[in-house]
Amino acid sequence: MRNSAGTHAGDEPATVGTPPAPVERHGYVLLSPDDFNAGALLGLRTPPPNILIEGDCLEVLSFIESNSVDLIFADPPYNLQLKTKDLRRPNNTLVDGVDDQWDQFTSFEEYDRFTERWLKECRRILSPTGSIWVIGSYHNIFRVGRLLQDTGYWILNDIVYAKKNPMPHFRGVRFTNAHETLIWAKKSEGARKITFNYRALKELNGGKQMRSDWWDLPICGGAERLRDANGNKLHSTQKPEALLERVLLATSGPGDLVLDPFAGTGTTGVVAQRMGRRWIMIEREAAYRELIEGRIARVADNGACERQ
Amino acid sequence: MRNSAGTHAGDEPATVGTPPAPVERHGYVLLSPDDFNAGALLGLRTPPPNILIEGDCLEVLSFIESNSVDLIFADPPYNLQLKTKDLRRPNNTLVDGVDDQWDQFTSFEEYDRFTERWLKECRRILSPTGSIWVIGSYHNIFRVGRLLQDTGYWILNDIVYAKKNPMPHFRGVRFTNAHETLIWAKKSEGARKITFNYRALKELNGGKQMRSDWWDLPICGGAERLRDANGNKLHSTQKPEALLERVLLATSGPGDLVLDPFAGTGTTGVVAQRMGRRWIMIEREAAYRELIEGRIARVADNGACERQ
DNA sequence: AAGAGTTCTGAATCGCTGT
DNA sequence: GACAGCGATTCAGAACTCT
Repeated sequence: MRNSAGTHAGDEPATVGTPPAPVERHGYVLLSPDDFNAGALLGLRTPPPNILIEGDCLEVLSFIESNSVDLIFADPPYNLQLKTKDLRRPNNTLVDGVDDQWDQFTSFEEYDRFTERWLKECRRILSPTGSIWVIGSYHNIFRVGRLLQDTGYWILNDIVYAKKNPMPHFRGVRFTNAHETLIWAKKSEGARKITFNYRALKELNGGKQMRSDWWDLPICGGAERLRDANGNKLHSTQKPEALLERVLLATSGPGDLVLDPFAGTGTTGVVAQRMGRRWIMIEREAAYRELIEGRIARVADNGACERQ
Repeated sequence: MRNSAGTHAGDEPATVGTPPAPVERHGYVLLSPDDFNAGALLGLRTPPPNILIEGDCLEVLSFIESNSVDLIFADPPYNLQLKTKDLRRPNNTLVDGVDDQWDQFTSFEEYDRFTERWLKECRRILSPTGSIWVIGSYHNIFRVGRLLQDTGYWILNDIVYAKKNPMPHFRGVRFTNAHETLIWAKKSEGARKITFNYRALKELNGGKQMRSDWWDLPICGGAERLRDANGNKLHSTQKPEALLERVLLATSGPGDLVLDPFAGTGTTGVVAQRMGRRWIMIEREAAYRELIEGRIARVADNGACERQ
């Protein structure tokens, strides 16, 4: 489970009271599980470096200070339950479906228990003026939304992420599944002064009248999509940066602290870095963390160039 | 609670074994609670008249034969906690007491109990090749969707329906909420041969398969919207006929039996009547049933004219 | 070099019938 | 219930090949 780079600060045992020197990368630090007891995740209201954390989100979240995070973007497992093993297109080519181990749950009950736990931890660390976004599909979003309500969040909107170029339906037995749903919620019904930059979002659309609850965006592809030398996607569900740009523009400000508990390919941090937000990303898989480090490094380099 | 027209068959006490003669209207019958024990809701597979039923849906549904309904369209209370406006009959008399019955729930738990009960009854009476549609907003749809899954339905799609144009007066604290969500589900995961007119939908969509992300339909307004003499809406959530036309076109065939447990203004039955589907509608409020009777009569008259 | 034509792929709960 | 055979089924965008 340890990052193969083997350069984590946690490789040296942490000493109580004397936090290990963080491993500085391109403007962020790497934390491993051994660092948590050293108070590395306290004092987040004063600007620390950006942080990429190795570990399971449930464990890591428990170490983060209460009320310390301004915005949470969560792209949890969708609990897709693919019943057909081989889905083929009409031309008989095979569809590369999402069958990753991290998306496997034995039942709705197990998925609910997992969801409730991370939602509760996120609610604890969320600032009273902050908000949370969760993205999902019909497979999981109803369970997520119900648990958001039951754990005390207050839903502000549901937003439709309409995919301009979704995969078609190949059997003619359903409608083309062409969208995902984002739920935007605040910490409690009584929470006030939630960060929301309506004007900025309006400008993003070129001043045109926008259906603000319907975001028509392309899926993540082209040069943005991370692929290996053979052209295979490196992550099943990489989100487009344009989606995170809207989220961060709408519901965070410069210098705000943005958390992504299921970082994946790190789109949240990449966009946060570019937009001048501080970020914390949690990712369990070493392979995905390596992708994140590469993306962040490229953004930091480009940023340096742009500032010249 | 009794319809002020006072013409229900149930006004005479039912005699066991000798069903009261149904009150024939324009091609349908009115049933009151006293009729249920007479077996009036059995034998639905052989074409009976269309039926408008007085009563609470939970009570009425329990009398309907299992596996007897081909399609269910449900527009349940949204749990909006709205201030209910005065309800008036076509003759402009005020209907009182609606705010106690309509959309008031004291908690999510109470709403869930209600939802689970009618979903279970609907599932029992649904044909194995049939399907159910439920429409809602972010206030209730996550609870409905989760309970659909937990009661054994299998979700086929979620559909985004453009409810209305964005609100002109925007306070700038949330995104404009301009859509509702429909969930389309079948009776069980293993259900086969679900009625779905893929070709017709594809044709309707300009030759490309119908997508789930945005059904941009005409607003329910103008001549279609039911209003009193002062121009006030007679029902706060009247659904456009175009929406039901698409639903019935997609997931039912001629002669199929369509059920709406929360009939409201009766859009489901009006469209079903026009499209040659048989229908059962349940409505608790006498004032709404009067609206339904007026609409159905107009459709039947138009149909008679067209047939000449 | 520009444009036309071809190939590939994407969060997917994606059949029916007879033996 | 498992399995084989048959048959019906796709859209947009990017990358690539060919002329």
